[in-house]
Amino acid sequence: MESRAPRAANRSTVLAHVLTHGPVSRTAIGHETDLSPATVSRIVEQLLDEGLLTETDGAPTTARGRRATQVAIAAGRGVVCGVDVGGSNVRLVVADLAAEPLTGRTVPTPADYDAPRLAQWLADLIVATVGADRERLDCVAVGLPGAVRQGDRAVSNAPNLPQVEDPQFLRLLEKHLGTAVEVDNDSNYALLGELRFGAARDAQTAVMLTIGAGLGAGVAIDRRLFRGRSGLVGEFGHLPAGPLGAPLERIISGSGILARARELGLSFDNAADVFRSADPRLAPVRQYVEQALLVILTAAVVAYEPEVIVLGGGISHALTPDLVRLRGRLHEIVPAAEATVHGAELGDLSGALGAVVAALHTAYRRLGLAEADLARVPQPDALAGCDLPALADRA
Amino acid sequence: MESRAPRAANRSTVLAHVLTHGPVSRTAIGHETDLSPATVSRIVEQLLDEGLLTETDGAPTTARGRRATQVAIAAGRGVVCGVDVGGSNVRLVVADLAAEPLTGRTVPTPADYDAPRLAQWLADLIVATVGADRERLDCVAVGLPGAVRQGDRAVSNAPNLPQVEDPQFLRLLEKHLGTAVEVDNDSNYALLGELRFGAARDAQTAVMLTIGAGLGAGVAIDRRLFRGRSGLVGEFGHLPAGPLGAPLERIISGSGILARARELGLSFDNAADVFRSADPRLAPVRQYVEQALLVILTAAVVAYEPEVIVLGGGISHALTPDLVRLRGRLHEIVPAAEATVHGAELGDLSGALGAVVAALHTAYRRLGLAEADLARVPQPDALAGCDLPALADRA
DNA sequence: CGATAATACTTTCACCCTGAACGGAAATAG
DNA sequence: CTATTTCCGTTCAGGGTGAAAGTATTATCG
Repeated sequence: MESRAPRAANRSTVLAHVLTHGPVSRTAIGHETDLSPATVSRIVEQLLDEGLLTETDGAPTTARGRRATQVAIAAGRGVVCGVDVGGSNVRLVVADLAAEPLTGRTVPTPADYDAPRLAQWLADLIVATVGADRERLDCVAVGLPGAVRQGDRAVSNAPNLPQVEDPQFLRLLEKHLGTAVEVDNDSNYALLGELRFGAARDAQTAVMLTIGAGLGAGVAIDRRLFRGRSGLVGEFGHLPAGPLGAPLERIISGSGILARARELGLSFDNAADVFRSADPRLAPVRQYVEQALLVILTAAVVAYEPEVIVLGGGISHALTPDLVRLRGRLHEIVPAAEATVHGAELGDLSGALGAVVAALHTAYRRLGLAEADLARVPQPDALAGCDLPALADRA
Repeated sequence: MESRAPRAANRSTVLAHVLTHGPVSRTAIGHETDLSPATVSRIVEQLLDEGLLTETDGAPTTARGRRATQVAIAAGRGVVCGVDVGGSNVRLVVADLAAEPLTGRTVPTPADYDAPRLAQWLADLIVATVGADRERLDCVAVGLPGAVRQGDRAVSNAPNLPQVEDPQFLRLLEKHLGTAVEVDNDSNYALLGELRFGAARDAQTAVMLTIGAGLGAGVAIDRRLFRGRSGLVGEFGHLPAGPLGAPLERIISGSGILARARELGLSFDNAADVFRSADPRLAPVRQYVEQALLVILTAAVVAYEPEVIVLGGGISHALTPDLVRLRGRLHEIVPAAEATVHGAELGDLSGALGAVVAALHTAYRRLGLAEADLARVPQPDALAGCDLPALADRA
């Protein structure tokens, strides 16, 4: 360990504290991080010099005595962009370094474009959305509807948007943007969003299941994403527990549900409608799906003992009325389970907001934040005063 | 971060290096840990003063120049005892601080004893096995055939030896021994053993499944045990994927297999015999078990993306001939899986040796080893020159 | 057998970082 | 205007580290 290590560690501690606790005085930082005032002062001075922090004199005169000068992250110093590329919609959110969303945008995915064209289109869209902040753009994170291997960023298992499996897509996207891009599974990002700002805000360990055209999953252990090497983690849809050893994903995904309804002579455009319909003939379908879902929930519970399981994706809305019963049955199967099953709080924006978090993490890492401190930033209430529906507006 | 932090960290680094790399010279330590020779010298001197290390002059004259003086852990400074309490046998292994086994013992479990009597019996057995080393006894770790919650050490789910669920058992055991005792699930310890010395020696992430009277599981991520709060992690036997939503454990455990054979009018004493028997009428039973096992293996693969899955427990021997086919079918189900399925290399001693590892970790922690360094100790080849069958001898 | 070279370890020293103590600055109370 | 309180910057001793110089030990060579 070099002599410079403690300095870097303390720097990271201070920076993380400012990022999580918003504007805060030097004294308060010292008090809450067990660092001596001298150390805090030195480090804050250095961070101010570097332009990472700014002094804000908004001190709400608590007691008598000298007024504390607060410091906060220099939010405008950079922006990040989180992108959620789905089979039907692309959602973008641009946020500053304080995780405050600046703009958002939702655009239908041009699913018929080939890989190069899609890359060009997406790059243009990102540039247009970031707008004048482009030169301050620190990082872009893109969630894709498929498995992403973190080693070589190979994308697989993306039946809903196969173009993104083409290695060209990422290469061209980065080329057009002129920046490196973070990539991950959209479910992982959705979990990251819910973990920071949504239903898993207070959970150490959480699982996200996105039930849409396919079945996706993300897992966080000790507030950090747990990705395997192949992006396979949590994909319990592969379990050969259906009839004749069929994978569960075939039962529980949108296409599976539609196929099952069609067997009964009922045709729907949208899998969620199968749940909304009151037709009694559909009861066995629903029951069938519910049993498969229970297997998957049980798998998630015994695999990770999560505190929260978040259900997201198109079909999850339709499942809301069944949540109570699901919880009950899950508890019957695994009485020791402490997991609660919730719907996604951020709705369709989980993915884009999670991508923002991932992008912020990269930006923060570049600013010198230690890996261990990343698990606590950005501050969970950054979205508090923020109009989420407005962000999702189609512009 | 206090000023003393780097010292402690470097101390831990040096100690860990000596523990993993056996007798080694100061220069080599410095070279391999990126610490300066001065720092290594200072720390080694301190460790020698404390009696934690000893100088061994066994330098095999490599080149000309001053002969390197090697240092090694003062192995005889303490001993630890690992105990694996099973439904039918209790296995003990006593080892020194260098993880060198000193004695071992296997004794039938007096399953009819009540909790207080069992505690007394076990304490006596441990004391008798440790013998003269008793005053140097650093730590005892006991693996139990049930779920152990790490918070309050509550034991549950131990149908094969229900006495151990009684809180008295642990309390009295510690009282009779006069030492605190580490407790955990026997599958967790078995995994720890295989992870250090056995089939998962080179794996970062591994899963252990013990198939015996019940179905147990242990999970390691990044070479560290992953335990939930309730000891539920990896227990995919709960999956309601059997007929009519029955839990898989009912199919795959010893009692389940016997019951299934009995339905066919065939009676066995031992579930493993069902697999050994050539009776063609048993084919459906085997197939049925294999399908359930496949679901569990798939769950383990997609849950953790392990590099290795180790099968242990009484029935696993009987499955050895099927391993190749199992691997093939698993690969069909999850092509991206990189997991290989292996039998336990340490055989019935996995659990006791894993308990030794757990006890050593506690001992090392007391010596000042940082949590991160624990994942690399003790040295994996500590058992190399060791006669395992002799350790398992009934004495 | 002594000189030399090579290697292992130790000592010295300059430097970095921290916490404790002190002192200046700013705001309120009287 | 002075006293008091609180916040913040500065000084200083202490502990810790790496680079470099110094010492010890061994093999090789003339």
